[in-house]
Amino acid sequence: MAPANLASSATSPAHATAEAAQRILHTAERLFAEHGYEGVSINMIAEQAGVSKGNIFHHFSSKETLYQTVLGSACAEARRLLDELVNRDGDLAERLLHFAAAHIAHLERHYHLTRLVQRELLEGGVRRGKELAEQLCGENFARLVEILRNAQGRGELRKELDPALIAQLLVGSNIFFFQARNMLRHFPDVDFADDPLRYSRMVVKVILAGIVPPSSTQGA
Amino acid sequence: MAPANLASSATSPAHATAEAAQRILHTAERLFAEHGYEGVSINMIAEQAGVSKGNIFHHFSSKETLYQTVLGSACAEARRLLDELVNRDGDLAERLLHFAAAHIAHLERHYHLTRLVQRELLEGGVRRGKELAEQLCGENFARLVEILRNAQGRGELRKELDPALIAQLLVGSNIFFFQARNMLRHFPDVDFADDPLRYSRMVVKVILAGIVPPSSTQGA
DNA sequence: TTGCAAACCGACCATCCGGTTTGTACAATG
DNA sequence: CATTGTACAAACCGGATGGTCGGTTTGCAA
Repeated sequence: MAPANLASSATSPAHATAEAAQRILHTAERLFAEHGYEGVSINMIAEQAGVSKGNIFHHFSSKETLYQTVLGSACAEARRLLDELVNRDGDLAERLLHFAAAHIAHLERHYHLTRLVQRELLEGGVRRGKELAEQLCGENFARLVEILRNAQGRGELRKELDPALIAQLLVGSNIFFFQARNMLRHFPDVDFADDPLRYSRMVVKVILAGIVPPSSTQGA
Repeated sequence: MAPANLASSATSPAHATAEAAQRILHTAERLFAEHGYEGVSINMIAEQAGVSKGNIFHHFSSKETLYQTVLGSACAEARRLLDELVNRDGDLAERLLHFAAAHIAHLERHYHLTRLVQRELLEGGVRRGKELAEQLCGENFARLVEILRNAQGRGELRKELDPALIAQLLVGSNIFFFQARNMLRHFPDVDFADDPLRYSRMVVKVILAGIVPPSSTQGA
């Protein structure tokens, strides 16, 4: 109903046409993240985006195409945002603490995307977005592994540990935090459910004290 | 079509009537775990369970009720199976290694239930099963936290660490393993995707070496 | 044998699904 | 002015959905 005050104004009428498409994309991203592919109908998207159903099919050839577009644009944004995470210097402890903090902050800020990717991992089914997610995660995972391997070469990480496993532990503990967050809130023993940064820092500290060989400088 | 050779035999004819309901339940559990609530139709369940659609509504008043029943019975089974996990003695390292190994083995053996619970965590939505999952997880989580707290009292776990956080790290790393498993398989750096036990043992070792205070006996 | 309730089936219903078609408002182009 | 192309809405389509119903079979008790 409301004409939606997005980035376009009256100055560039050509862009105004794409505005509806943007609104559809944003609405679809939110709904798909919340209810999954099968749990969202075109009617639902049309209603909440304030456009007609036919208009959705005018901009996107099918529901599947719309979903792919959502996933693609979300992944593109994530890739952009994650680029800066890895380029840091300092010792291993500093770098990992920085990475984990930035990573978990990113997950929280873009929780629609986070949920979308988690869904793709779970389903793993016929929908092709799986490979998008794999590609997205794979890039950053490989970069993280490289950092760890380099650290291992410099003696900052125990020789007998698998860098990939440490990377999985780091990333996984962050991702799982958001998966379990709503549940953790109800557990009387848990008081970190509302402070992802603190959680992430503590996890890295735990991992670090195990990773850093006893001969090293014992950061924490 | 096949009359399904479940626990009931000709000795107790009264049970034979419930056999179809059991078959419906099992089929529904598998399908819901694989495709989610919205991704499964009553027709699909009826077809694969070898009963008529009407018969499903004869045994379960609605699709929602069927889903709830599936979740409830699955959780009951999980609770039964997890009971033995915690009652162990030995030092902290032994107990955690045992717990993590048994836990991840359990997750793999009952991956239908695992996926069902992961789904509930993700959706968190209107469906009530969320609280079932929370209750199920909560019990075992609390027991694990207690073990850690006791170990902390005996000086086996650093004083400044939050037992709940360690518990979350232990459980989460196992659960996340299965979530990321299919993706990890495609990562060239990863070679533990097909060996959950080895993965779990390595994770616990990493965590332990950080958990055990330097004054202690340095298990690994 | 009869009576009766539970188990079961298959046709049926209203509704909603993804997708298509039709028609209109409008801006740009000649 | 006529034409063309695009953005859009609304009515519409066949098919699938969750759910209902009437009727038939089955098993047990009187």
